[in-house]
Amino acid sequence: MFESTKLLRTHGIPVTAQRLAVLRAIREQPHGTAEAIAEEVRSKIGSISKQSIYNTLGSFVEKGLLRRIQPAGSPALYEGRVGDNHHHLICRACGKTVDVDCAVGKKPCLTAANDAGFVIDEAEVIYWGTCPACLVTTTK
Amino acid sequence: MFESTKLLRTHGIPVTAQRLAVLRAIREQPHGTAEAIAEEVRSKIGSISKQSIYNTLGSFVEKGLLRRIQPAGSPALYEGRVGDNHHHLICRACGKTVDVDCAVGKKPCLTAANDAGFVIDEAEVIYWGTCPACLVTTTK
DNA sequence: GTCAAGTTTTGGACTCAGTCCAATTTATTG
DNA sequence: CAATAAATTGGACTGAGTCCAAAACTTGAC
Repeated sequence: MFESTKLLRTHGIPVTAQRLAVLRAIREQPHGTAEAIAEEVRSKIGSISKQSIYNTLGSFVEKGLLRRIQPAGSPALYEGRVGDNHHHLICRACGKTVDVDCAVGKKPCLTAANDAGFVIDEAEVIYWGTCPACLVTTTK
Repeated sequence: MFESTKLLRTHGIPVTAQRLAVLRAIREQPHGTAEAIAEEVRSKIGSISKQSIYNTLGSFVEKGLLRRIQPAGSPALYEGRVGDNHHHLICRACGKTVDVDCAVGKKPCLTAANDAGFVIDEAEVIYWGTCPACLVTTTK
């Protein structure tokens, strides 16, 4: 039995061709949009509906199999690296997205200077900048 | 002459009723959406087109008069507090948004653990959680 | 104060990402 | 293998924002 099948079963998720293909697509696209993942899936199993893509990605995010990030000015991105507290670095010019570990150790990000009585459950950090490739073209 | 008029002039922005009203609306709505600001403006000057709202807010952001934040699952919010490096704390349940100062002093947020050769110009931090009011209703 | 030139504002069409819904197909359990 | 519950499909729809051309303004020069 394939790893992916086992993964779904252990999470109590019925195994379908679409879900397996989405899992596979995520492995090839570390930070793909729903549309990009749909394309990847179609290249493997022929077709998948928009709705199934969103259903699948949504339930995977709920079960903790995937993480969804929603950067300003971009559709949501999905990534398979979960369970750690890493953040993202995004190029303003080309959208290239890379993972970065938390700057200040393990999980200190969760402490805001003044929490206004909120119970904080996540600190989302996005570093914006310019990637090496775009630096070259813009300074020319 | 009004403060707002002076502010626009010093930034070389032609003064129009719409722009003055947007400036005024921002003062009343510390974290408003484009739509909320449009409503506020309409209550003051009668009407404003969608396009003008976006033009105005967009150019104000460019000139540094306003800051735009784009939290996941919400339309963009605009705020008048600019020039400092503060972050935001957002309630997942009701969307309430409050300002928080940078947790780690002045501007250390700009240092990622490993920058992959990027030139970073901004660290955007959003703390997600539940506000006091929503805590009460959900734990009941 | 008036005029010309260049911006803004308008409103309507349009795009993009994502959601909603009913009908059909599929996976799982007994 | 049948019954049931769940997933998939496709098409309509929504919300946020952009694009465009025409009309209305601000501004700076006279």
